[in-house]
Amino acid sequence: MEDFRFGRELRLLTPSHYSRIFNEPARAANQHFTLLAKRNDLDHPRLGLTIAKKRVKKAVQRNRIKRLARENFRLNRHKLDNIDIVLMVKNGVDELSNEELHAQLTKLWRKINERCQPGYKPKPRPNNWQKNKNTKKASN
RNA sequence: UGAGUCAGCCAGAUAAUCGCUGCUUUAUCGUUGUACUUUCGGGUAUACGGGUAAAGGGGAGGAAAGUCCGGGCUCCACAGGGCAGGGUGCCAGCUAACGGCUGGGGGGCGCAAGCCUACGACAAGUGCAGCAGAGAGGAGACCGCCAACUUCGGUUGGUAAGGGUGAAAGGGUGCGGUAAGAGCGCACCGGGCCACUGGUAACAGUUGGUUGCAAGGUAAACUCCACCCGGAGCAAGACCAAAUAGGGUUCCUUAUGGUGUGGCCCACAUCGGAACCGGGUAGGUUGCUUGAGCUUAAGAGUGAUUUUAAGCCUAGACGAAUGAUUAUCCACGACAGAACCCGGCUUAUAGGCUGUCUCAGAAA
RNA sequence: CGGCGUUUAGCGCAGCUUGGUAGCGCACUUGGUUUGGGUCCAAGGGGUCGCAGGUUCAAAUCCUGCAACGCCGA
Repeated sequence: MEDFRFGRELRLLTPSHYSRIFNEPARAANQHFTLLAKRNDLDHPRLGLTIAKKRVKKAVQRNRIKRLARENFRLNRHKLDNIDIVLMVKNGVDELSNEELHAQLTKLWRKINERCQPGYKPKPRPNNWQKNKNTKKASN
């Protein structure tokens, strides 16, 4: 039987924990989330949440996202190595259903874990990336 | 039955699995204090705090929201009084207090039940009223009406009934009266003042007397009057307390020393250890939930509220718990998440339920 | 969580104290100057005064409620 508990040792507790990760982290992102991560010296992963009031206006929605993120992390943490993760959100997250949030987060855990492997090198950007950005700006 | 009105209640339910949090009980681990014992290694007992595990029971709201008022609590300031500044504003009461609530009065809306109402004073003083209009406040003659004069164009005087302007034009209707008019006179209506009566009062009156009616609006304009208000806020405040941060005192040691400034001497600055002492950053603990508390019954009061008795303990987190998934059911689930605590107000809200009263219709 | 401020034309700001006409600069349009452009000169257009109520004859301005944006306090 796997251990699915989620005690305080699995969380980032103080501002100094967070500031360590903000300094040159590995990244993984999609339309609604940004994950930052770094390896730690412990034998388990840890999770920290930053749900900005600017991004999600209502307290009920902020609580919902935090609970779902913790729940999903709890169920998937045995698949992760010893890394510290900070989850940040972007605009529009509060419009997603619980089901969509679970699906997106499960993908992102795997992605960020991969990128924290010691030998990992980021893929080169596709050539048309710069182009797309320019056309987007021009259309605005 | 329909339409409305007021008051109150509920805020998906059940089950399974996996979690979070603090409480109680039990077990266990190591540590600290105390006592006993000792072969000085330790051992035993007990207490409180701590870690781990198991079991049990608890775990967001009617608005937890906005932060618009009021109070508790904490720190700071403070002899007393006044000014300034801010707030409130019909009367009486309730309350810890209030800008809240209850009851009553005046005014407005509604057929009604009922709802709304910053509602003191402009006769203490000052100010404001653009444009229009003759005139905007103890007024006024533009047109009109009347009289006199007239060169027949008008001029002078009287006049507030009519027209016109404006948001607002100095009681209303009728009769008398007059050159034409006018509270000029009279009747009725309305208003002012003084009594009387009722009411604690605001205020009211088929009451009596008196007054031709006189200086109208605006105080969410300055102001006056009455009453109230010290400032900050739990990120308040209190306690413990790392650093290889740093301050003071004493003692020891060094020193004819090292380093820096300088060409050099001189000179100046700085450099060690121990003990004690406060101040205090990171961090931790506390404040932190038993309270103007809730429920029931009886009593007082029209009511807000209050008295007495009995019973109950009902979130207390701190990167911040109160959840996720699945299944079944139905009315298919709105607004929305405690952060020191209470009393209000305001704003958001799917629907559902209960009762009061009113109006309309039908039947008896 | 607590404390405080701002909202007026496309942009940046006056006007609010003491209520009646919303103004300034840049930008925009048109014309002139120039061979042409810029500069310069002249004229012009453009504003639900954040939203909703109230007071008033009349509200950007006074009062009340709401919203958005921003600042401060570990």
